[in-house]
Amino acid sequence: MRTGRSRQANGAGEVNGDAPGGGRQWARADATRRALLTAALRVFADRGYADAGIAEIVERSGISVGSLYHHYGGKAGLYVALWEDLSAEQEASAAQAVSATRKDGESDPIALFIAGARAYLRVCWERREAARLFLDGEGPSGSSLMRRSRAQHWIAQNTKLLRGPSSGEPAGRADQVLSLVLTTVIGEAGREIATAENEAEAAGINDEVCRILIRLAR
Amino acid sequence: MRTGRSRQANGAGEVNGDAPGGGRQWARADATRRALLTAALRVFADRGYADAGIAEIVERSGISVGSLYHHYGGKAGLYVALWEDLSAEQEASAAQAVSATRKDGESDPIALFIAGARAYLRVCWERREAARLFLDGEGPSGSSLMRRSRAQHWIAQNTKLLRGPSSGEPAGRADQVLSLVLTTVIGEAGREIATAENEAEAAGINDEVCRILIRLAR
DNA sequence: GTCTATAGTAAGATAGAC
DNA sequence: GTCTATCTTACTATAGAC
Repeated sequence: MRTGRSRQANGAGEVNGDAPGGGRQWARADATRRALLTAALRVFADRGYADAGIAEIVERSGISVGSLYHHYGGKAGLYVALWEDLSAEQEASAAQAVSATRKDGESDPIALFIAGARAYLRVCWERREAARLFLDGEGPSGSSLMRRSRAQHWIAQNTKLLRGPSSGEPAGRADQVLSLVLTTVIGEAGREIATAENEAEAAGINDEVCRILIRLAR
Repeated sequence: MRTGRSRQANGAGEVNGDAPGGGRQWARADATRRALLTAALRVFADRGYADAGIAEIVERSGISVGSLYHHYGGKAGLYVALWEDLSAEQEASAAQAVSATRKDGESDPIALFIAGARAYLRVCWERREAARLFLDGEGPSGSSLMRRSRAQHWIAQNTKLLRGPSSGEPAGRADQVLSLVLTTVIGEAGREIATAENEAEAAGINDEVCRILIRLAR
């Protein structure tokens, strides 16, 4: 199964591309991609990945099968693209929160970690339709490895963050397991928040989880 | 897709079945089922559920497609049967550990909880091939709901266990979130243990996780 | 209960014009 | 880049003899 898409992004890659029409020449292609992603998200959410059909995505998006394959290489490619969208937003949001908190003068690793966690969880609520799709865990063959390896990345980052700028020595098993647990808890909290009934409940879970994280991390 | 199997178990259900041949009349059918389950486990483990084909299960088991459908109703039924096997063993093992610990005079809810957790994790190691299959999370459509609802069951049980025999009042959100977190952590630990390199590493993770659970629970 | 042989179906994927 | 029309493949599931 071909999973890659033919173009990941089409930013101003053409060095000599300031030809007549400017950057606008990509506008239609972008609209096509957006329509496909939007439709795919809804269909995946409604039916689950396995039971979703290309046909319905085509129907709801108003885009043709050919275009779909051209841009995303198939059903799996759409799923992966949606996942990367959300992931990127979560990662950016968390990173930004951490650095903003740091700029505010905070230097306690745990406080920085919590700031990142809060930001991540906020995105889980804001983009809950997408979040649910991935947290509920049914996707194309191999997608759980994809999620798992992203999780590993997060765990490694969090391990570094929590140990602070000091001690460049390798982390022991206790550190690693702790970091694994923290990251897992955040993930599970994300699931709960994404399926919460309303914003108040989501915020409540967010608070409670952060309390637990603090208790764990210190 | 038919998911159920035609018979779940075929114990001595025939009240007047002491006919010539005794209980032995089921022996061949049992052997068939075992062969199918064994082969299915290996194929699912090797290829992943989605990429596994009925054909290979038939080939490796030496049992025919017809029999497979007769007993398990198809690929999904095999997966579910394997899952229920493992689940039952885990639950039985945990329950037995808790009650044995209780008989030893222990009454601290946290200690009882930890005893159950240890037993669960031990099964994850002993039956790691099967455990990996389910913890890695790719199965038939709907299987994640199945896993999730079993998890809910565990969470509820653990919530009760942790609150002790006293206080029959409903649990608050803090209790529920705590229980959710504990159960999630155990699940994640199970995954790590099932993929551990050797028994010593598995035991080490088990110990470290139990330490964290104690820290969390009290 | 077990087997062989076959049917049905549906979905993903491609070719090639515009 | 986009579209329509078509294909083909592979897999589940059943029918019916033993």
